[in-house]
Amino acid sequence: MSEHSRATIDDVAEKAGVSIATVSRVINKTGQVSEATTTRVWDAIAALDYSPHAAARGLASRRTNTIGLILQDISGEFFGPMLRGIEAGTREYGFDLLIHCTHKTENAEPRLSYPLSEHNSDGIIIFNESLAPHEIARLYRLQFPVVLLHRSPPAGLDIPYVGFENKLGARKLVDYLIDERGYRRIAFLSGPEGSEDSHWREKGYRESLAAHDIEIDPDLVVMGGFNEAQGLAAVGQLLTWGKPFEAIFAADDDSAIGALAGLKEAGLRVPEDVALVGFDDIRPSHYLTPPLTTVRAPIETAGREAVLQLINLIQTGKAEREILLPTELIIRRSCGALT
Amino acid sequence: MSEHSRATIDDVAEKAGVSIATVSRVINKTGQVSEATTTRVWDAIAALDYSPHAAARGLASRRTNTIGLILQDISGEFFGPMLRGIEAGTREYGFDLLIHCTHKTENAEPRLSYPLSEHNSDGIIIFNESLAPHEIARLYRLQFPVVLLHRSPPAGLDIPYVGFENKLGARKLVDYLIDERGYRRIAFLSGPEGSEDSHWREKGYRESLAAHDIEIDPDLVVMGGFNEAQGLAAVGQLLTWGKPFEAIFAADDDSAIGALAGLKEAGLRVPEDVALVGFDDIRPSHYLTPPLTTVRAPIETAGREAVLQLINLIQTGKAEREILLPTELIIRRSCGALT
DNA sequence: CTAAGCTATGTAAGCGCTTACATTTTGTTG
DNA sequence: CAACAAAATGTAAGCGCTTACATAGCTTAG
Repeated sequence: MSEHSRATIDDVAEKAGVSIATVSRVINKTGQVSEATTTRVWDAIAALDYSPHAAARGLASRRTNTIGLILQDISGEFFGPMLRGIEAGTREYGFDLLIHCTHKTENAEPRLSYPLSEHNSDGIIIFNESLAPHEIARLYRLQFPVVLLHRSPPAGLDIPYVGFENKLGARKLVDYLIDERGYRRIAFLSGPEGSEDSHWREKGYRESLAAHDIEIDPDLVVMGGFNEAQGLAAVGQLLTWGKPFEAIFAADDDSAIGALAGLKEAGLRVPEDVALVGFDDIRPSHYLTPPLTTVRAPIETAGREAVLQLINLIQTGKAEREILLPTELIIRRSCGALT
Repeated sequence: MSEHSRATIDDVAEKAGVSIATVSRVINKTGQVSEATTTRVWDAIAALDYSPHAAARGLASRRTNTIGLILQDISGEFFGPMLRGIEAGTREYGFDLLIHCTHKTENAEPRLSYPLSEHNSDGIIIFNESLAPHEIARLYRLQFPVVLLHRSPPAGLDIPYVGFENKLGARKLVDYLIDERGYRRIAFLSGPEGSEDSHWREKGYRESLAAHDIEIDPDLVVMGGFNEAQGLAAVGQLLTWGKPFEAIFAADDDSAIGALAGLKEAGLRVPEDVALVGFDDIRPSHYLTPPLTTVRAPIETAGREAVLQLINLIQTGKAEREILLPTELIIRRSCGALT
């Protein structure tokens, strides 16, 4: 941490022979400054390797030009595309992006964990369950701009959110399985406890079964955990219970990949013995043997949309209350289709 | 941007009946404060929903507790694991992470693009070619803590960097292709112009051929661009030129995936007609048909290591000059192995 | 009982900017 | 060329914190 007096605005002002106000005007292009002065200031800036102190600007102007993103965990295939979308949005509007991962470590301090507070940023995007409801409520009370991504607002809070048409996507997928492929005993591999995405996908699954007069067998609904390992384990569990099933609908592709491994391990062929479908259409799904039938979720678009809404909120105070992005059925061989 | 006087430290001080210095002491646990007072202060903080203003703290304490990451682009399979590693490191040491994507848009302003400056963070990690050498030099001049990730320092600058043993990994891979599988005419799909990773992998390739007295055919070295589309195009080019080749070494798995598609399209079987290998071992590689032989690069570890070095640099002023992480040969079917 | 030594707290000077307001130049017009 | 508007620049008051330094109480030893 060797400090050596980085140049400040005062140094620049002195070198250019003007006041700091003028330097500020030149840098921010606010107010009018003669051309000659402008040039002198830029020259001084270059000569001194000057760069404004972000914290000082933020303090003085109460704007940070930064958007915060809160998430709990960087993992899975989901993350990359999502961040790409978010970054694209922030870049487009000239904002910076500050990412904060909330720790799973349980609270030690009385309070004030200020994860990424209402001061570091002009607004924040909250992904999933990364922030406790009471913290969200707090930001809401402060009237701080917030957009939720892939989670709906806690009861009573009128906060915009962006997500997928999960229920409809799942519904179409299971309808297809029943109507076109003729399966009736379809297992469901749920996501982790509390996941909204999983919740709605399961709802779509149940609705479809109900609409086809198929009774739901609770033993066919097991935890897939949105990850490969648990997806694999889930198949083991299904097999152990011995209830017959013709198809598996994994609530996300990661658990579907695990399930595929589990089925192969058990000597079952996909789709001849058991059909398999997932949700999300992450990259590997296309390359599996057999390629995975799934529902494409516009992950990147959702991220971008969240940013757009947030920036609207910051700049105009208004945003769409709810944006649910449509999904698309992707039919591949794993469900028994010829393709 | 509805403002409504968020609580400041003054409000807390008043409510708790103490001075702001005491509040500061309580929050930062610096200096001694009686238990009774501490409690009153925390209560006031809770009652007011107070959260300290990061910019103000930063200004006053000249510490940001934030590590910056500069990259040019969020894309590919590479990005997720890398960020995971970086995040793990920053979290472990209690730092925040600020990500800045440099724009590809060419310079418009005289200077002072202050991308992520020496003020927003206590130190930064520069990925790849995301920052121009003269900007790196500038930070170096300022003695600002910097660690380079997957790029070596510009000439003359003594900046720590973290990368892979690219040359050795490529060398072992090509040696294996020649010694164990008996191929001699091996094509190389390079990465984009200026990529150091690609540069060293190509070097390893050339060394291996030279060591086996195999002449290098310039027509067998084509641009794979580190992405699927260009990988596919590269195969087309190879085929058009008509020079025979028994194997393709793609400088990364993404281009290998493209190459695989290209070969299939041309009616060539892998590995029977042409063997194929990649580099990185990204997730889909395992699921390809046939599974891809490749070199596993510890992407996540590299990210984490970069953070550790940076924090060392920040806290002690010292860090390893160069860390090259070892790679591991992953043999799968695409190279003609039985597995 | 007093000086020394803690502990607990307060005072106030910035940190490096932005910005409202004041002041000085320069240009325009009748 | 006086009179006034517009342009160019300067002055200074904070923004919300941290932190050296100063100041009160209390102990405790002498």
